[in-house]
Amino acid sequence: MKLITRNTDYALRAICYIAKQKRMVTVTELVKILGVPRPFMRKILQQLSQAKTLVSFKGQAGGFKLNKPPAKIFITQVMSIFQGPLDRDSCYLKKQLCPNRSRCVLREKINFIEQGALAQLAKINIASLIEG
Amino acid sequence: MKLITRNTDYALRAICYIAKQKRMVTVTELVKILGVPRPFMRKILQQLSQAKTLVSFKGQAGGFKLNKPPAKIFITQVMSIFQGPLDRDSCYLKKQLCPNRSRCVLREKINFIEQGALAQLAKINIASLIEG
DNA sequence: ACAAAAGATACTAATATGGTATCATTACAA
DNA sequence: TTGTAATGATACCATATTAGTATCTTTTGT
Repeated sequence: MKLITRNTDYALRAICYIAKQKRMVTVTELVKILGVPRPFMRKILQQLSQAKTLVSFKGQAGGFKLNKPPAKIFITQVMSIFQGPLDRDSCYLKKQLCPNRSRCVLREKINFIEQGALAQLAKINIASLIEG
Repeated sequence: MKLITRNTDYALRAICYIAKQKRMVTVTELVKILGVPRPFMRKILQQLSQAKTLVSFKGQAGGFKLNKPPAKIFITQVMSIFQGPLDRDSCYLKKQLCPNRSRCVLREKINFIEQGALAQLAKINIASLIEG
């Protein structure tokens, strides 16, 4: 069972690194630190800046910085960038008209647990990951 | 974010139906009830009987029955049949020697939440799904 | 013997995820 | 003003997982 995907994982680690540096960081630097293939790292960083989590600067001496303080970046935000909306309903028989969708006990219980996990994830911010 | 997969979902619904009937049930019957393609349903049931969750009877008047009382079938058991081992470690940089695996705060927090969700799932049995 | 059931197994299709390649744009600096 | 080092955008390919199909064999009651 995996709550976060590999993309998300890389993204979070990149963000943490940038947060620690407190300065502009280039792809080249991140690639060295994380050992991720360069084009892949670039794609991830681009997605992060499109999502306004990072800001990018082109040209020589360019790179990436955080767009918000680490305490305001939560890992659910990053997850939803790479894994799509997180809170979608988890009924797999929807397409074929699930017999009793409104009072399906299974669905109800699973959703409850999912929402619980999500709520916990929503509390974790980057600041809490880099302290200490 | 999906905790259970489609296979698992079908399997659980099939088990619930069989549990309610308290008698032998054929694939044909389940296919009608759940609207799942027949060969797919068969495969799922076969996996369930290989895993000793169901018992199967060949020949005319054959079919499937539960192998244990509904209170002793937990949804994590079914999940692991279709989704593999659930409690594997969720570090995605393992392959490339994650810099500080032993004290990675991210991994620690995610694992904690995953284990929590898993513990909740492990409490849900078929009996609790079919009552009422 | 026949028909109706499951067993076994191999294959195909669809989707999600992970990863690559390439060209365009920007901006600093010699 | 031109070269170089950075990101932007986009399209593509590879792999793994999940979902679904097809086919043949075995068993068993009638």
